Amino acid sequence: MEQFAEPIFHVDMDSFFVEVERLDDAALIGKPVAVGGTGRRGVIASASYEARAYGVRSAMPVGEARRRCPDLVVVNSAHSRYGEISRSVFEVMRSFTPIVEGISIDEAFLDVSGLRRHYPSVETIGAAIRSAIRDRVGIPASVGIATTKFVAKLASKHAKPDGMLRIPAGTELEFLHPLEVTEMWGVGEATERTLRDLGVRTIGDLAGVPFGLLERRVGSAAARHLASLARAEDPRPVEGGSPTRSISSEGTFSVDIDDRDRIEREVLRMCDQVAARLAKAHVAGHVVTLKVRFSDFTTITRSSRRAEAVSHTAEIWETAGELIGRAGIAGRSIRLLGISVGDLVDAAAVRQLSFGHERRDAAAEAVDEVRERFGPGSVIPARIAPQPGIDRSRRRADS
DNA sequence: TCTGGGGTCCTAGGACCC
DNA sequence: TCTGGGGTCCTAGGACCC
Repeated sequence: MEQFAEPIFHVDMDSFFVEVERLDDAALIGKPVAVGGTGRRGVIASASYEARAYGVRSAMPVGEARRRCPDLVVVNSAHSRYGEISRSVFEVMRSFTPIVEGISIDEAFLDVSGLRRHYPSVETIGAAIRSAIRDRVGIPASVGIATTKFVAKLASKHAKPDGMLRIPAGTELEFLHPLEVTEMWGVGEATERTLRDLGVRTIGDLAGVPFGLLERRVGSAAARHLASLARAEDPRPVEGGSPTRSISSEGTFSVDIDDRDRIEREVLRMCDQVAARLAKAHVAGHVVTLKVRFSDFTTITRSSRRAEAVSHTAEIWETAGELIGRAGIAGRSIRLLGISVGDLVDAAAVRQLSFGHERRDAAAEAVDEVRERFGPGSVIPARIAPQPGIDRSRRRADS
């Protein structure tokens, strides 16, 4: 049977967090709105198109955003709600095709080859997906349609907001080559600088750079990636999402901290949060990493591989404590701390392999169970729990 | 303006082994 | 005796994405 020439879709929600907030508060519609951190050190996570008109961008400090757009409404981000709406959007997409590859909370690749018999063209499928998301979830989505993932993703970007763009098979280079190289996946600030030194501004320029030269400047993997994409060569199929590789928790303090006890309590709290999420995902991990950002923004990591995978608060904390000792933090002001557990493996497999940990596991499993029923905050380590009668005011100021 | 939080992947150097 | 070559694992840092 004849196939679609452009079976790959990239579906991307338009300013997703803002649109979710507008679902819950219609007063935000039509206004310049941004979702982000509302604390002293907050940055913008998502900006409405009205706000973008003033130059407000994601990752921009909130102070700068307000300076550019004095009427900006900044809404504190509410992550559980975004996850909920995201799941609804993915359900809608899966009602069209089982081949859905989520690449973040608000975008996915779809392979619609199987819909050939049900729709006369890819455009009719794209229109149907867009209106289904609009009707059933209530938010706008843009769709890019192409022969490859890379071109489909760029097409959806150019379709925004609330649009659709198909790049017909055979016209990929016409579409790609005039575009700025910064639009490419994998070209950030550093690579842009390197490429500019080579006289490369557009994707077309990039396609003309000798491979050896490119490889010397950006490294072997990046060079292969860039060279193929600039020629619209991208054989990657749409497939099920890959398993999670790490789970982390980090936080920036509104005021830098340097007190050792406070530092340890914050890290313990993060170990506990990571443990709760590992349990929920039924995984454990071999590598524990501590991340420290000092007041001058220099950032270090210290990590340690454990022969046995860890998953419970006490196990993670045991390693994290050692890492704090190795991080050289004495006397330095810290703005951010983070804990991550990586090299994840299935938790059930770990339990079968490990003997002698039954008692600790039993206690930890009881904790997981209570958390499952009463919420993540229902059980917390004594050291980070509020202590009645002690120093309440300071603790409140800390949080 | 003063820089979030969740991730993924790559590179490079040193340890260690044969 | 004064120096090999390849492979793998671990760690740290950094670029990048949304």
